[in-house]
Amino acid sequence: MVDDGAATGTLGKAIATLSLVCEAEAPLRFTDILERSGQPRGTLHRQLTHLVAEGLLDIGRDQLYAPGLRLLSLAASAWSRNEMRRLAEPHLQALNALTGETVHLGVLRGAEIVYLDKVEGRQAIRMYSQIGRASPVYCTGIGKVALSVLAAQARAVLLERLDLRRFTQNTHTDLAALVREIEEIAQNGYGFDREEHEDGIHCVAAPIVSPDASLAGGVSVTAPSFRVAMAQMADWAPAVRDAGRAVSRDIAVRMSPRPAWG
Amino acid sequence: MVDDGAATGTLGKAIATLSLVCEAEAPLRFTDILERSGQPRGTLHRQLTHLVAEGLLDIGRDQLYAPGLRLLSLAASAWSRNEMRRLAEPHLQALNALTGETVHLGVLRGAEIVYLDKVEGRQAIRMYSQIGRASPVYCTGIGKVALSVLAAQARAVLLERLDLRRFTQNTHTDLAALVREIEEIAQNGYGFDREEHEDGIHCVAAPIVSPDASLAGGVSVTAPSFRVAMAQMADWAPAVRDAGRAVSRDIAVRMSPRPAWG
DNA sequence: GCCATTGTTCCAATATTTGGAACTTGATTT
DNA sequence: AAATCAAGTTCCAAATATTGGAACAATGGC
Repeated sequence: MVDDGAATGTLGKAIATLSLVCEAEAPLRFTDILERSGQPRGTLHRQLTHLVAEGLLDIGRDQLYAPGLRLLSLAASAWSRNEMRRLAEPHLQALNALTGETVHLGVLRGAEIVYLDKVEGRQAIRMYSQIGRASPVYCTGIGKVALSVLAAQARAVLLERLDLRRFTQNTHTDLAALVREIEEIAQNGYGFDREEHEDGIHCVAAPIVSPDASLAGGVSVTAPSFRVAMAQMADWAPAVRDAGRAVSRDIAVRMSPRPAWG
Repeated sequence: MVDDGAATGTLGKAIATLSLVCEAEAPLRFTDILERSGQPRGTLHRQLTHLVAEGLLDIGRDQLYAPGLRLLSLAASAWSRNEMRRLAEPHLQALNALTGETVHLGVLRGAEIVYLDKVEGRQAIRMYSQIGRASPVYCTGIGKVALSVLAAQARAVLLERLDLRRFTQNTHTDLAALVREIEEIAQNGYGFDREEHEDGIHCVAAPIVSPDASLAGGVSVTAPSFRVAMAQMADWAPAVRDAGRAVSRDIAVRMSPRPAWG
């Protein structure tokens, strides 16, 4: 989410600008973008023109820049063809059928978990809301289980750089305690988020991992704590763990026999 | 969907490459991309490196290029903040509650309709599937109603360039007939897709339009024809039309008072 | 071990981007 | 109606990135 200082190259700067517009609260005027991006006027103007020409940005009659529809189209292709998502889908459905609660699929990217898919509980109040969103690793169920399957060294590197910001009363802010919990998760094959990211929301999660650990992520069952007790969550844990293992196995099968994923 | 011949500038070429990877059936090897893009080896290699550095593409241990998660994140931001979608959402929910069938929101981009939102019917078999997808204007319900609210000249220009490819028995392949239907839609304020895009699927749609017609789109209620009769569709038409008008009104209100959308 | 295929690096010629300043445009005030 | 101000657009020599061909690894069949 945070753009690491220097955007490299022409493309990098263009994407930084695109990102800026996408993450803005509302459509931005030229001057707004000018201030926030810190680029020279002429440069920025040409850049925006190019982004609009490519359909990545839209500009209205009122000269406000907003994200373009092309972005949605590209993401839709990417999403629908994503191999991990496709393999996981039936398992997510099964978990939803078993629990009646919301099921998530997420993957590790840097120090964040990006949600790749979601199957809603009963009433489809809002579908899609979460897909594509990124959350911190250290205070989400999927985040912690993903950490538990990383190679020791990769995990250590990642953990060291974490900024353990507090979200709720239960957020881990002590690295040692977090490490201890991750080790416990590695033992059990599943883990919990005890209202660590959002008050009133808890979940049970299990890891998904490719044979070489180049892909790490997880599945989770999420519910409001007033409706589903922790004991109930614990009961579901084995099923969640098995789902994660099943997806991991499918990935292994898909990757091993031939060089191609398709 | 079709990349119009020459991609302009550096950014254009990079996006063309990105697009190519996103729309591929499966992750591509360097050589596959080389062939399909027609760019020189060195150039392409650097370009891919940049795209990977930006997170728009991922490359696995096996040297296969796949769409990156950054794309999903960007699209998710864009989607969740989209003003038209937010304004339309309650009306989509209402239509879904009334009909129990799937409701779509779509906007016109060039000669295509891009689906912006979707509320599923009963069983949430697959959420999100359609969002971001693009379909031809001339054989979808939303496409035809969107055409019906364009200024005469803009419509004419668009219609002239259409390639009326046949999808089903009922697809309009005669421009004159299509024009006649669009005029009829303009009169009624709603229109139908009578299995013109996909066999066994029909819908009733109504236009959404901004005051200056810079934004055109529509809402629709879609159902399999074996389950919902055309007569039923016709009964729903007024409700759909009213939903479209309500959204159009909200957009007008949002755009008029102040220069900013936010 | 050799050949074929695929992926990576290098570098001078070329095209693009850069960034400051000058120039429109359009709304608001005097 | 003229003056003022802010926002957006255009211009161009200097700096920078891209280009594209060819040489160089790495991989893996035979």
